Amino acid sequence: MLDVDLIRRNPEMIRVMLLNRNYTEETLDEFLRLDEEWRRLIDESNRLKHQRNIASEQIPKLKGDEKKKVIGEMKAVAERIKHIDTTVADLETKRDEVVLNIPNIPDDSVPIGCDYDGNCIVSSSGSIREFNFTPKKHYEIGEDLDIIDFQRGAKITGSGFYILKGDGARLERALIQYMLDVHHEQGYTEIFTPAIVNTASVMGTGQYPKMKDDMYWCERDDLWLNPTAEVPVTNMHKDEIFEREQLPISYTAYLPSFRREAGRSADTRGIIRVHQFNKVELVKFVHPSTSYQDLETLRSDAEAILQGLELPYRTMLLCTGDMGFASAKTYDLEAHAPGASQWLEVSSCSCFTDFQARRARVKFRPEPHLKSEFVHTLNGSGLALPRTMVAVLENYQNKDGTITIPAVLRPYMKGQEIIS
RNA sequence: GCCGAGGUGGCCUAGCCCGGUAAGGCGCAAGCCUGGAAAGCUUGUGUCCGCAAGGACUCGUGAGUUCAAAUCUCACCCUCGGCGCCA
Repeated sequence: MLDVDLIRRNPEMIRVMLLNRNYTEETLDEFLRLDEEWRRLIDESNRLKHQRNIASEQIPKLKGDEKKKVIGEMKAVAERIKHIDTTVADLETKRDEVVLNIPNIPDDSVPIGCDYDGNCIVSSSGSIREFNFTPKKHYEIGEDLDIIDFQRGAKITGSGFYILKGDGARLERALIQYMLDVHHEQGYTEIFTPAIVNTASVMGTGQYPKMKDDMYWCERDDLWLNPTAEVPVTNMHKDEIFEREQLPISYTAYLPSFRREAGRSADTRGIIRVHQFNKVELVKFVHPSTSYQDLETLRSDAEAILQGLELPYRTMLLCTGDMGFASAKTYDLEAHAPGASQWLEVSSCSCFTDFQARRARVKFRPEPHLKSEFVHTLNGSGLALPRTMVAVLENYQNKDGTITIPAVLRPYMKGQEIIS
């Protein structure tokens, strides 16, 4: 959520930002209108309450008719206050709803563009693997080796769910453990959180209300299946105030993520876009003065996994039109999958500035006596499992249909070198 | 799920029965004092409206009663203890 004061003072800057991000200006105008009316009424309400407070001090001292007279007057004032406050609350709800739908302001270093094509390649690493045979696609490999079962996944739950079996399941577990161990070495504290969260949490990180149709919701308990570990991990510190020396805080968490992918056509066969997937996440709470440096560190910490796995990848700086709602700057890491000859987004690393912190009220005290300020939050995948699995399977496939297990994963698979 | 106790400012605690608009302590900071420090004293310490003066709000959340609610009523949430159920 943006600072409402910032919107009031710089409406034209916000207008330009909305257009750069492919959002309409309507929300801004709606905000300005509601806010002005809200401020007018809150002021009137405050004046009446002041009047009432003065009378309340007097009443116990008064007697007889005079007392009755003042009480009578206050009765009318009380009714007026009640009436105005109802309108104020109503305006406030509407206004907050509008503000919650205004995206974060991109950093100056973010290129302006309207979609994927506007993104910039920042760097690339490794070279695309070439084969002396026709490489298979990951779902062909998965079925041929009997390590991924789509049919039975659909049977027990529905389409978009899959089962990992045998060495497939073991490879997944090895990847998770490898990632967590690397991040542990990089100084992240490992966290394991609930996978189901309340509305305040999805509001805190910005998925609610904008993305609510993309999340699974448990109606009876009004709880949500987390769409990313970013939600529980960031909201851990909701309504908290850190001391300056506690920052930065770095967490890594392994957790399944759930996405309804509402309205998307199932154009991707296999496990590239599924409803439930594992992900190792990186989350940081940092001082505002260092957040963009911290984004570079976060990104390289995520890249270390791809380097360790020796997968070719490239790093993209997203443009204004392609960035997520809450982000001020985002890098995507794309691993190359030679089977389908495509770049797969395996990680998205973002700096959210104070956007999430303001929603979730995560603050720090710059100096012991000074007023608390919002921290900056960052997060990135380190990495998303299914797509990493796709990249591993397609890059490490052999002519005979077997898979060579990446060297860094072998210790997690009892030294096994081949999946056959 | 049931019974009991509780939720008060950055932290700890009083007030609640009996309604009059949050007392005290700790921490932290500034000022006074001092050669310097400690102690002591004074002030400050959250959110919102306002250029400011000033004002409003804040006692887990929401509603209700009342001129007036931390205090009374109702519903809900969370924490702790006991019982029940359970991998």
